[in-house]
Amino acid sequence: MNIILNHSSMIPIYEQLMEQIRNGIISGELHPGDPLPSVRGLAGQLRISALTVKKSYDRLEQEGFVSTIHGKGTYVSQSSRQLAVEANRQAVERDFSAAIQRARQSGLSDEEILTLIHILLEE
Amino acid sequence: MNIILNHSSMIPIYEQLMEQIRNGIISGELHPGDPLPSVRGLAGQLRISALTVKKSYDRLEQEGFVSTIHGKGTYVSQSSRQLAVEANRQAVERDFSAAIQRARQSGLSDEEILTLIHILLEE
Amino acid sequence: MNIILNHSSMIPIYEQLMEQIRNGIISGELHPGDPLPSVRGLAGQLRISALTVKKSYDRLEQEGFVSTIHGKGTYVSQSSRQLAVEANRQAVERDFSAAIQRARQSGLSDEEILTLIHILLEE
Amino acid sequence: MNIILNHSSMIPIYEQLMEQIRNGIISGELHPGDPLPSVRGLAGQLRISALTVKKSYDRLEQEGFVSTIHGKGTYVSQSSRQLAVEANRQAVERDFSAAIQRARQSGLSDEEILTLIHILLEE
DNA sequence: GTGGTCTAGACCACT
DNA sequence: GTGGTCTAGACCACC
Repeated sequence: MNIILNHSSMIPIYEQLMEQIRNGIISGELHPGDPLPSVRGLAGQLRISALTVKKSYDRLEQEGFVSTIHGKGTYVSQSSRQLAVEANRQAVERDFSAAIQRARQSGLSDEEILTLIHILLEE
Repeated sequence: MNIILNHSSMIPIYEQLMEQIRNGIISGELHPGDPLPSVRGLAGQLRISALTVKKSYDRLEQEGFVSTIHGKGTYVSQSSRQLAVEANRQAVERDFSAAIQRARQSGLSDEEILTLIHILLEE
Repeated sequence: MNIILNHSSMIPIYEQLMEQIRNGIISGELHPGDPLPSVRGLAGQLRISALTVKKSYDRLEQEGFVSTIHGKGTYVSQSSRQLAVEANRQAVERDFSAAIQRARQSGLSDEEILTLIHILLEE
Repeated sequence: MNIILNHSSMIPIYEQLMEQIRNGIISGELHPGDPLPSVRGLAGQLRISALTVKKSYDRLEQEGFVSTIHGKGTYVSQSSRQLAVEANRQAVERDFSAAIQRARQSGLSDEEILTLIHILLEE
């Protein structure tokens, strides 16, 4: 599982990490039962604080994607794929919804929005 | 010019203010030469700190949308509309671009994306 | 006496006015005994507040360049030319002194400063 | 990096701070990648408000000299030196240009200006 | 009246 | 610990 972080992005590192793990689950790269890298190991590899990795794992656990066994490690949950797909669908929908709202507020018509989308999809 | 702020949003108040003033310029509600409300006046009306309004005006000035005359007030710049339209076009494009990238990373096809957009536009 | 104000300059209007009147005295355009325009007349002509013109005249009087006779008007003082020349010499010296200090702080040598001056003088 | 502030100067504290940091970059005392002092730390050391330091850092970031990473700190940008040298060249040139214009308006000849510069440089 | 700066302190998010 | 935002209020300069 290859993880790439953008330190200058406005998106917090712990969110970037969460999203890439979720995407790994959706794409099938991570299966239910698979172990996640150890907190310290991943922190060392990514050159970030272990607390940041821990924060991501904690949130993923709260959301039901993984579960942590004290003293052993963190593992992908059984129901994770279904959850991940659903979470992603909502995130994507929310993003587009916000973008559409902004576009309309600035005076773009639905037709113009569709034209823009087509152009962007073809790039 | 009617301004609505969302105090519980994660978007800073000064950015919400900036965007609504920019939109006012784009929509033609604010013309070059028009005075903006006084810092203290607007702060009182919106029930926020004068410093927050000032921060918005300062950034808008740095971006070239308005210019301030000490002791007189803040005014919409001559070149503001052109700048605002362009800035907005970029922001909207950036938003859609990011949303499309995220949708693809989570496995959606272009066709599925277009279907989603159509649904969201009709809501 | 032709006065030109720059409203977008960082230099206060009352200072711009003062300097141009002082320069008028130095150049011989204004002689001792000559009347200055009335406060209200000049304010109307320049489209600025009468209080701003009054502030300039007041300061010029404090500095000895003009004297005001209540109910009559403001007149160029007898000793004004000598004062104006001296004030200007100090202002110019202060400006150059500050510019030199800044240039040195940023690492320019005296030689480089002189080269720059020569270039600027020839433009 | 030794910073000296003049609280009675007409130049705002945040501008004095900005200029001294820029000069630190030019002189090579601050290198790309170097961390700036923390906002609160520097504020405490200089006995000024943290907001004032923050304002300086914000503007330096907008101008491209530094970049801030949330929760980590503020760092000197890669392209900072080039920017700083150029910004400074412009500032020095602007200062001298304004001083020369003023000197000429008050009747000094180019020769007299050069004599004055030589005297000031030797002080 | 206007904007320009500064303060002291609060609360939150990120590492 | 770090930066990010916001507040309430002060004092000053300019119009």
